[in-house]
Amino acid sequence: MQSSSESPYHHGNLRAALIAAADEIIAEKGIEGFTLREAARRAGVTPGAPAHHFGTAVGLLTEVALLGYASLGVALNAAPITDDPAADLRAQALAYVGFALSHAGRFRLMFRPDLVNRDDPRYGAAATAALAGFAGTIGRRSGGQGDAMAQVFVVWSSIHGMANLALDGKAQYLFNGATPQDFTTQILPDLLAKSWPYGR
Amino acid sequence: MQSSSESPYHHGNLRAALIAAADEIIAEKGIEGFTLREAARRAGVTPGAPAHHFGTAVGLLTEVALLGYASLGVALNAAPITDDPAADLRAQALAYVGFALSHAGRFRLMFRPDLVNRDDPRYGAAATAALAGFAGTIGRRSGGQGDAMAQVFVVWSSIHGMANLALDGKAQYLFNGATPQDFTTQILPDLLAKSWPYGR
DNA sequence: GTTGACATCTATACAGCGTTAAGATGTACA
DNA sequence: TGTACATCTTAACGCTGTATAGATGTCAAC
Repeated sequence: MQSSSESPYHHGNLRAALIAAADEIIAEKGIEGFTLREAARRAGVTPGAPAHHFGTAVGLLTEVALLGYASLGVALNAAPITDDPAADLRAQALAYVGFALSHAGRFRLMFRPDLVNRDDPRYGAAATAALAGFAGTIGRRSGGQGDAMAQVFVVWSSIHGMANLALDGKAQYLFNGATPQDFTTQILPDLLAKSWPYGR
Repeated sequence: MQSSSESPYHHGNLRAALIAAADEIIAEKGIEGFTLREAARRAGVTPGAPAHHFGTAVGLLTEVALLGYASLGVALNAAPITDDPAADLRAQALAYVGFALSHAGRFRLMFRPDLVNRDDPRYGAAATAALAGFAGTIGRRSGGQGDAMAQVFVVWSSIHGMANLALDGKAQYLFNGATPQDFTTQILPDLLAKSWPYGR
């Protein structure tokens, strides 16, 4: 009995509200700060309510992870395609690491097999879709020569590793306490251009 | 009042017993299967006992993570140093990924900032020590030219990324459902030799 | 309209968790 | 022998995810 589009619950969009609440919690406190009860609290319902929509907490978190892959895909495809595949790859690598650092909770969740239902067919599809433009750039760079899957795996590994090490503070550790800010705006771009084999 | 070296507890080596129990649980059920109470149960003590030795669960897990870095260092330095740095690097990359897959729980724990006390000075030291031989190989390969730290970061990222993607099943996904066995014994060695820029 | 089927949410409860505080127990040293 | 001390137990707290039964509102068929 509320005003307009914001009238939720007892018949409303609890499902969407819970997903939004979970994403919010994860953004605020990180993935380890998430609890199902807190999500229910923020959505204004009792702890048992989520069960009907998502089964268990993993069900809800899987939805958040799917959103995460979608937003990663958007971030990766933000940079335009140029006629310099190496430069495109640098831009995408920067976008990937930037996404990991600025959406740490989401990113960590996306790669937490215990918190996400990998049997959900949408999961593999979301990951593939997010990395599609990415794989395209790799293909353009290699000119179709060599094992394509191996190329994708190796380049993705390199970028994924940088993201994880930066996220865990190892990058700051290696580069004498550089701030995350310094790392993404200065150190990493420089490094991608000079010391990264895929950036040339 | 038991027989010999196995007589523990009420005065004994509870500290070591708890670390061993925690490591055991993690090896059996993965890091998400660990509980402090279960570790106490296996050590034959009540749930409150660990607090006196480790403070919180993070204190205990930090010790396990330190052991993990030590064993990773052993695995990385198992391969002898030859006069072919690229081959040495391939061997170390294989050892790193092999360690991650065969000690998945330990490896995941080692990179879980919420479960490990990174302020413990031994933590950074353990990581540095584990990767020392590794950094040496990179230096030998580059012949001292280029930014050393950048080289270490980039190569480590590449290997760390492969380990994580393999651990999360993404490698199997990319290579049409290859078993972990197939991946480590065939696909990865082949890939390191042919598609990995640091293996040449 | 009224009624019945249905999806949705609440109320309540349970076992398990990490952690804490107070007290018991054994050890080691004076 | 007595006392300080480290160590472990007992008991309890608030929190968690999840299951079950029942209340509540909605919607379609009659």
